[in-house]
Amino acid sequence: MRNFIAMTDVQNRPYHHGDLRRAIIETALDMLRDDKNWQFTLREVARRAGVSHAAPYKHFPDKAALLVELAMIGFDRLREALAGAKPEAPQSLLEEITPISLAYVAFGTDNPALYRLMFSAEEGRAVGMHLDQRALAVFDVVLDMLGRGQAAGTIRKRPVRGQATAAWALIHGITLLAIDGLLVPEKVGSAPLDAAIATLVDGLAIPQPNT
Amino acid sequence: MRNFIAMTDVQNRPYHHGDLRRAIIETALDMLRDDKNWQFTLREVARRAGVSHAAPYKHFPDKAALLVELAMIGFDRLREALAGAKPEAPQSLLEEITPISLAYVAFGTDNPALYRLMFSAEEGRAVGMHLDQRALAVFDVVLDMLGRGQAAGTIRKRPVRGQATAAWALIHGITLLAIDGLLVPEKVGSAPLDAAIATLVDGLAIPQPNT
DNA sequence: GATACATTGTTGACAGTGGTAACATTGCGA
DNA sequence: TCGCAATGTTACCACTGTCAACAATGTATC
Repeated sequence: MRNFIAMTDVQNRPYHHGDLRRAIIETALDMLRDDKNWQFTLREVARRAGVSHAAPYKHFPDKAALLVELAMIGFDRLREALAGAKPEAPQSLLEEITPISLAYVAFGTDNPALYRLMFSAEEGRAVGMHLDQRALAVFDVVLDMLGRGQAAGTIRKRPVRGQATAAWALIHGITLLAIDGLLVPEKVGSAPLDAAIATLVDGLAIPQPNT
Repeated sequence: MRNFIAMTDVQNRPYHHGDLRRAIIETALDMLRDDKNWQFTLREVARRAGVSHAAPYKHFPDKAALLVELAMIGFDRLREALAGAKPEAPQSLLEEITPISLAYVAFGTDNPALYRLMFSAEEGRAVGMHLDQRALAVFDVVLDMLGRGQAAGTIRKRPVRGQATAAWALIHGITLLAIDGLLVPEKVGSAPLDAAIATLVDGLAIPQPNT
């Protein structure tokens, strides 16, 4: 790779970029970060990368392929975000659910376009994505947490995949509602996120008689 | 309105359609029903309505305006679907939650493109939509159900809007997951929908000591 | 080192899209 | 009846994704 050469410099630039594939992905991620309002054109990516509009086709068969690539990176980052939110020494296992849930929602609201991308994926391509190991790893975080909770006797004895689905659905749903700006107080009250997580915890935890 | 004239008949057709606005909406709804894979072009609507590609602009300022109109119809239909699913004489109030939840998810999976439309709404336009009376009416169904449950002592005493948000988020989330085909058994188990609703009910209901 | 080939760029085209402007036709009220 | 507002049509614009043809470069082989 030719160091010390700004690839976006239109002047004296080598004919071959050298690392265009990575440059395209990073440029696209930048655009996803900026453009909240979800207009994402391949030509704009090429423009920002300082390259002709057809150049990306040498690295991705079509636009959807690039989007899938970006989405997979999103799953990696989401998994990292959840892992980083897991408390060191959780007092009660249930206390683990709240910070992880908040981290999930925060990831969505911090990266709205990327998060939406991870669940868009036209024509059933989403299925393949979500069965990929990198996406399953996110789900495994939830499965693991609930499984340990069942073993510890704090979480209801139910099929753990069903419980994980409930948690996933609720957090996914409220993340999207938050991204779309739909959690307005006059409709959902003053603390919708906390309330939703509280109800989720109540649905998962074995009720304590004294509380 | 000129009766007995098929407006899609290319031959002897009057210059003026007579009821193009309604025709456009119905054609668009048809397209939403057919096209699962979410390509919805204004020109295709015009084509199917047998009219030039610029004609719709005499009735809608732009494409987004038509989409909003369609989404509002979606909210009406969703409210009707939920109302129709409410049992006549519910034994326990909690038993009301399950059929209504199932009806909600069924509406989404039966009308995937329309349901997605109701939550797409580019650039914050969704907020206005969801604060419209026709959309709030859907939420009111949930609020009313939970409020009665609290009064009857079967549902936890918590801010009802927060509980409704939890229910909305979970059902909305699992509806989208179902629409996207993401509820594959190897990931979420064999009965993800029932499991999710069960966890929701547990989170809303006051736990019974004997169960 | 010269040469052939695969890689990776560029340009230019195509069809299709949302949207606007200019124009044509019609309905309807003064 | 006349004139205007409403509602159609056509022609155009900029833009998109995608492809084919061509140009420049890196690289393996003799």
